[in-house]
Amino acid sequence: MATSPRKQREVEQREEMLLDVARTLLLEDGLKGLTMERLAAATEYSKGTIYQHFRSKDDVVAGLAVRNMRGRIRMFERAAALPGRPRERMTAVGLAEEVFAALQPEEYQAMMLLTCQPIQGVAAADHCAAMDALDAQAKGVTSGIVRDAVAAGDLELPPDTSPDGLTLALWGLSIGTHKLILSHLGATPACSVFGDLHPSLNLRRNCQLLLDGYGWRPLSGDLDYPALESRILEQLFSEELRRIPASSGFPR
Amino acid sequence: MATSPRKQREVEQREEMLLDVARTLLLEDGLKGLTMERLAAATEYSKGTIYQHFRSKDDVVAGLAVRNMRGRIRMFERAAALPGRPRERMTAVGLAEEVFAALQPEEYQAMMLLTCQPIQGVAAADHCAAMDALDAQAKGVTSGIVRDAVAAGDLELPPDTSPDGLTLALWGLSIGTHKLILSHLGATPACSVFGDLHPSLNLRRNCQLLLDGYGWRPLSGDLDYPALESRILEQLFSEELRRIPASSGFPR
DNA sequence: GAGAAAATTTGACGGACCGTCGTTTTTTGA
DNA sequence: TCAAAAAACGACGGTCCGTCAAATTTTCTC
Repeated sequence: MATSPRKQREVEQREEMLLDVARTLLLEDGLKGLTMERLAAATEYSKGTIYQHFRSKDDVVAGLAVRNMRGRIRMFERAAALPGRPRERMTAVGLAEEVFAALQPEEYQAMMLLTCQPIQGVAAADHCAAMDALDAQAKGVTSGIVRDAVAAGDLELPPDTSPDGLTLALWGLSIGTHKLILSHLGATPACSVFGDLHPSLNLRRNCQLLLDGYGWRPLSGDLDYPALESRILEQLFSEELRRIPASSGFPR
Repeated sequence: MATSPRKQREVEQREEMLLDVARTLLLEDGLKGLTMERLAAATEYSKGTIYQHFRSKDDVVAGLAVRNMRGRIRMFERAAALPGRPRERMTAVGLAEEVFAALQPEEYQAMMLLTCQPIQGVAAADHCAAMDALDAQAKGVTSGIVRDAVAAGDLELPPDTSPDGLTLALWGLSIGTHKLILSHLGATPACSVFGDLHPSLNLRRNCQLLLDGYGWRPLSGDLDYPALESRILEQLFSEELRRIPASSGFPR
């Protein structure tokens, strides 16, 4: 008795719905608020049924992370497709990450949590594999832009450097800064790491200066990057911008 | 009936011991392996007694994080005290973070987990306050070096930039890169983010290029920073270097 | 040094949750 | 229409967290 295509579709749809509900539970009460019992009650399915979709609670969260990463990839690809010189496209990718993080801070944070090993091995193997693949895909997009820059003559990489080294730099800077931003979002006013400086704007500048350090043309001195950033935000992500919660402290 | 100073000391000693054991439990089996029951059994105290030191399991982990951060601060201060030009001292601080992360990867990762809000509010207020204070202290060290650089004429900050902006840049880059390194430590050989490039060495170069972007003298072109880094590691952190586990993939 | 009062330690207990598995219900194909 | 397969259910065993009244130890007083 083979599973019919219709049945197949139904299962997929339900999995999607389960993740939707899991997401709201996660956002409402944090990781501890997401309970298999609650998920069952909220979806009006039984626990047993849910365990046919996910092999553990961690696996549910892994599923959320995968879906989240898919969304990020789409924004990355949209940014990378921007017409213009490679450094402009890379700027767009950086903004994509920024918008993405601001759009759903809790989920972004959850993703951060999940990419710490502990989950690996507890979650279903295919979810882990999916996360790895998506990571690789995202890396591919940025490293591709770096290669384009080299090909276009805008950038000469230091002798013992690969395009991935630059990708690592930009990712590291972005992820780290967002981690700092997020971990101090709800903190006390005497928030320790940033005084009155605006972390998002600082991140943008720091990325540009890092690229300057690599000598990636056009340098910040030769192009008004803040203006370019505003333009990209408006043209590429205007719809997303409208959905960013005010509490996130996103500029403008 | 006031608590005698001796009693006071005993309590502190025990807390230290409890944390030691909690640490090994955490390293052995991860967050889920750290159980109040197990901690009680391993320390030969009862659960009730342990709950007089920590108000929850999360608070135990927060205690570990605080202790960890204290260790980091000490290394930072040692690095900042290096005689030399500000940028050399900043390089030393960067290496301090790197050595520190390599020295105890699991704990570093746990600290990362903890600085995501969820813990706040569950852990004792004084532990949270302590973490904030230590964060601020670390920031003070690095921002102080930036200010020294400006005072020495080695660095002109862009008009609308504070020393904290540069601190944010370096921290973000370090933390983010280490997060990437750690989350792919035990990953499959087809590890997605880095191919064969060495993340630690890349981080060092990226930090230097970022500082070049800021125009912090002496620029990488004018000073052999890789050589300086080796020298610092040997002179300042030789003892720690010996204790770094081989599995961490630390260079040399 | 005896004994009362305070402080500390203990582990049994209530409650929440995870993941399983035998039972019941629904679906499928003849 | 009916039997076999698949899916859904939810009661159950087990683990762990955090509490609390009782037991034990320490401290203070006479």
